[in-house]
Amino acid sequence: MCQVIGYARLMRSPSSSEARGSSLPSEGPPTGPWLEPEQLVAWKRLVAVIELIPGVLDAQLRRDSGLTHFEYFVLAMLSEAPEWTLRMTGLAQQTNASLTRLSHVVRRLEDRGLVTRFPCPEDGRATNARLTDDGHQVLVAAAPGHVSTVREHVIDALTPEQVSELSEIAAALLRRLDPAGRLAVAVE
Amino acid sequence: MCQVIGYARLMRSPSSSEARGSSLPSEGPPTGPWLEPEQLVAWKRLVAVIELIPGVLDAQLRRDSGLTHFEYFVLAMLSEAPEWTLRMTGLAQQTNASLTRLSHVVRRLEDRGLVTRFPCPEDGRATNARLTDDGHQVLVAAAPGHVSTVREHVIDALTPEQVSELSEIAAALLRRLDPAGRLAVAVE
DNA sequence: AGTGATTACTTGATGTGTCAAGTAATCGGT
DNA sequence: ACCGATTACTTGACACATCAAGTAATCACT
Repeated sequence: MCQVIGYARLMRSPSSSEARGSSLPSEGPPTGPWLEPEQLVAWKRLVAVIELIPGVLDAQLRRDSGLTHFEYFVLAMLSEAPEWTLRMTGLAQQTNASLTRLSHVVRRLEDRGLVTRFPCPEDGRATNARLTDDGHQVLVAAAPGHVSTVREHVIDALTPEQVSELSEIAAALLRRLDPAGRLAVAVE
Repeated sequence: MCQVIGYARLMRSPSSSEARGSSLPSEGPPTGPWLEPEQLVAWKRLVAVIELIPGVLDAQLRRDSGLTHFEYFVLAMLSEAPEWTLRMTGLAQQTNASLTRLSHVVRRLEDRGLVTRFPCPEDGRATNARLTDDGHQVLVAAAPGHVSTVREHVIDALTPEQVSELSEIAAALLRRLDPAGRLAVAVE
């Protein structure tokens, strides 16, 4: 009933009664089933950041513009495309979303008149999504507040060196998380 | 109808027709309503990472252990506490969650027999959550696979230097995102 | 001891994401 | 020209998160 196993211990317990992974001992960083204390701290902090950032972004955008961050991002990607138009599949890739999720979101945006959908002339299977003028206005109105939030909560919290370190770190993570490299944010 | 304004342009447009924020020109990093190109790339990559990591974690844990990452984290925090017991409020702080969210999750975990709830003896308003033996077994069984996922998708994608840079960056972000410093991950 | 404010939590309604399944058009052979 | 496989997307059911509101105990005063 007393304190036996904790998260930290689970993550770096030396009692590897289960030697899984049969890890090659030759890789660059130390590889094994458990995490080093420093790795564990980094991971826990990253988890906390990942848990908190969406809430901050969504709260501000919802309050000031009635948009989720994902909706904002969808509108923004469309506004960048020629003719304000993209195929659903392309839009899904640029927003790191499943086609299912995008389909639901675009339908809701269409209901609100911010986007229109129409069949793609070149491929009968495909659907195009286009930003409407209303959608563009909403986006332009939302942008300054959103950018301020990003600056205040993220960019301005870091030194310029940290910003470029973060950029490289995120690029490295994306290469693992999305091996197909289908992402909008080219990891050049 | 042609390409007028895009996400990148929205985020760093030089036409600051709206000079908001009346930014002090003296702060360390350049401060203004728009983002520099390098900042923009870093931000977009971070957004992609934040969008993708939860899916990776949830998919593996769900598949192998029938748990969400958040549920795993809740069980892990309890397993670290004395008597495997924490007040709901304390548990919410350690998991960066709202009390509402935690209440729903703990109820579901209780329905599955992984956690029990009982009134706190010292404070009639408070509720204690305690890990059950079943919950502990589920947690211990889930841990190795989860840690492997974290290693493979995150830690091993980075050099040791990047891991420590990430740790510092996340700490800096948490100081902004959680000024009250209520988090489990002490940003010492 | 009584009253208002605060704390700690729960509950129900609503919205969004995910999964599984379905539809429809196109491609790749033969 | 046909037919199976793939691609592109939609839909409906379900799970989870959030918000607003409610309950109940405790605290701070007077």
